[in-house]
Order: sequence, then structure tokens, then C-alpha cells
Amino acid sequence: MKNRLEELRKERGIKQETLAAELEVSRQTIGSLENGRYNPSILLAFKIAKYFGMSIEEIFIYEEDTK
Amino acid sequence: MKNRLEELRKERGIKQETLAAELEVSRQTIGSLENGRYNPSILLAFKIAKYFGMSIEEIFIYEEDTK
DNA sequence: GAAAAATGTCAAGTATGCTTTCCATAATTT
DNA sequence: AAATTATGGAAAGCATACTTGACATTTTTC
Repeated sequence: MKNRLEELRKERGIKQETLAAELEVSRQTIGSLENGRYNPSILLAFKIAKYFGMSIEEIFIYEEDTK
Repeated sequence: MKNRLEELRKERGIKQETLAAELEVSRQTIGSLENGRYNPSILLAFKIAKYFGMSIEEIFIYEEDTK
């Protein structure tokens, strides 16, 4: 699964630390998501989507058989 | 978070075991999701949405502060 | 180019998602 | 009502999501 987190965050001109605080997760979590080390839980995905005013599907790109 | 899994599955007249097979998860996973014992991973949520031809948001209802 | 700020990333620990196995209860069929 | 089928749910184990803490590297600012 790919995601547009880094792109969306930079569009808004905020740093990882700020986004992390807004979403109530650690900075490392944001970094790990941006760099594809793991996928978010569905709850975090919902929080992120709400934060950016978009749907989960617009931010996270599901790819068949991708882990 | 709530979900409409049981409702959607029953609309289609299929049993948990069949849905589980289609989604390539165990029957217990489906049962656990229907009965709210835990939330799906985002990958499973995508699979479920695809299976029912709906968006994640139409199936899984995010509720502020809900675990 | 030195200092400061932002990001990358690892390690160890806790929490949650999912599996298999197993048994109990409910619903359906005959 | 007896047998079969479907669902509920617990336990133990493994995988992944997320945390804190630490340190290295990159980027920005002065």
C-alpha cells in the first residue's frame, strides 16, 4: 500500500512533529508511515483522513497483494 | 468503530465461513469483526470494501475516541 | 561553514490483529 | 426431537502497529 502522507503534509507546510501532535501519535509513527515501514491501523487512517479532509481511499492507495 | 459487516453479509445470504474464504481470513476473524471484538487492519478493510463494492467509510463507521 | 532544526532509523517494549484449535450454544433441517 | 450446520467465543502463539529513547544524517538558517 502506498500513501500520500508526505506530499499532503508538505503541501500544508508542517513538520512531522506537528502532524504527529495533531494526530496524537509519535513523530516516529509519522516517519514510518511516510517511509513505508508499516501501514497505519484503520483508526489512525481515519484520523489522518479526517485531518486532511479527505477519504481514506484518497490518501492510502491499496494495491492488490501488497503488504 | 462500528461496522455493517453482518448486515452486508446477510443481505448477500452468505455465511461467515464463505465470506472468510473469499477474503482469505479465518472464520473467527469475521466473527470477531461482526461482534466488535477488534477492528480490521487497513488492508483487510480495503479487501472487505472491495468485496462489497463500497468504500471503507460506507462500511466502517468511525466514531471519535472509539477504540 | 557552524549551529540549529528536521528527518531517518534502530532497539526494546506494549498493544492489537489474526491464526489455529477447541468446545459451547443457537439455528436449521429432516 | 435428533442430527446437522452456523455462529460465539476462549486460549495460546505469531505478526504488525505504535511507543519511548537514543543517536546519526540531512536540511535549513544565520
